[in-house]
Amino acid sequence: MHDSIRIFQNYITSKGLKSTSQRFRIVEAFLQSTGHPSAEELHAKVREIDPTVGQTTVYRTMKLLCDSGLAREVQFGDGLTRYEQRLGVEHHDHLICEHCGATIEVVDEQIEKLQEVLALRHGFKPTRHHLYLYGICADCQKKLQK
Amino acid sequence: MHDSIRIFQNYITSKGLKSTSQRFRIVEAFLQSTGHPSAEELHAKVREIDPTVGQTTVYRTMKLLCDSGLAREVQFGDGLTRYEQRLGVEHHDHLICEHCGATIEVVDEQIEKLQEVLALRHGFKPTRHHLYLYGICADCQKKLQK
DNA sequence: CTTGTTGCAAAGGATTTGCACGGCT
DNA sequence: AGCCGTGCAAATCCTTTGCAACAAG
Repeated sequence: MHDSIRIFQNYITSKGLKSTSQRFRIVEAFLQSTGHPSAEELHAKVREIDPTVGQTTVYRTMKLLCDSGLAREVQFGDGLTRYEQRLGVEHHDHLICEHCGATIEVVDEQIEKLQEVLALRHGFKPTRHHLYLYGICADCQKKLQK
Repeated sequence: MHDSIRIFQNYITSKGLKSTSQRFRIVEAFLQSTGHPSAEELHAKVREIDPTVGQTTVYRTMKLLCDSGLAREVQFGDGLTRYEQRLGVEHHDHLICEHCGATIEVVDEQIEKLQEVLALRHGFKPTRHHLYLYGICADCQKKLQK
């Protein structure tokens, strides 16, 4: 986590940008988040500490975080852009419960490899991918049986 | 294609809805599309035949088409909701060129199986999934070398 | 001091909704 | 006739942009 802040600091400096309290509050809120916060969720979290921070700044800062390589945008299909940490977090895919919305992060090395092969077979130089697996989670299956 | 129209007709009737020229024009435009048209692209296509059809009706009809099982929403991350045919088209995933935006539809049975196993291993009852593979297509790789 | 940053409000783009009119059944 | 469907405009929702005041280097 300290690493992340240092990287952000470096990024800011190297681009000739400025270190502001807002930026660090937002980055901190993001780093403390576990799941996939939306811009609005981050805004709410930051406002608890500094109620003057505007939504706009959250958007702008998250863009910087993505550029710096610390964050990544993900879309689960609920119409919101969500963010997830990228550093120190191995790549993973998402299992999403269609009933309660819970998401689990998963990886399967074999699938990863096959995806790369598949892209190459079509002449593509693979850069990244998103795999969203939708289903009904164990809990919801039980609830639905009742 | 006739099948599709019949299914749509059945759906409409079974729900006590009405058969209108607009709906059929939109469904036809959608069925004739090859790729992944957005609501706006479909609207433009329909307007060539009947310029009075409104954008709103396109949205509403596409929702019906999704409910009827003939269409499905997909999102490539360009901010637009796109639609693809669901009937008579085996399931497939998407290879998307990050440079020119071209999309190729692909399937790999082995990956499909593994995905199912992965979901089950986490207690999920799998329903569907989306796999988006991003990369640089063969053409763009050549162009970028120059 | 110079330049980047902020919050607000306004603008934007995509999609939805309210409503009176018109068209199926 | 009754009710659904339509187009339009207005309303939403999320995100971006313009701008004047402000703060970091």
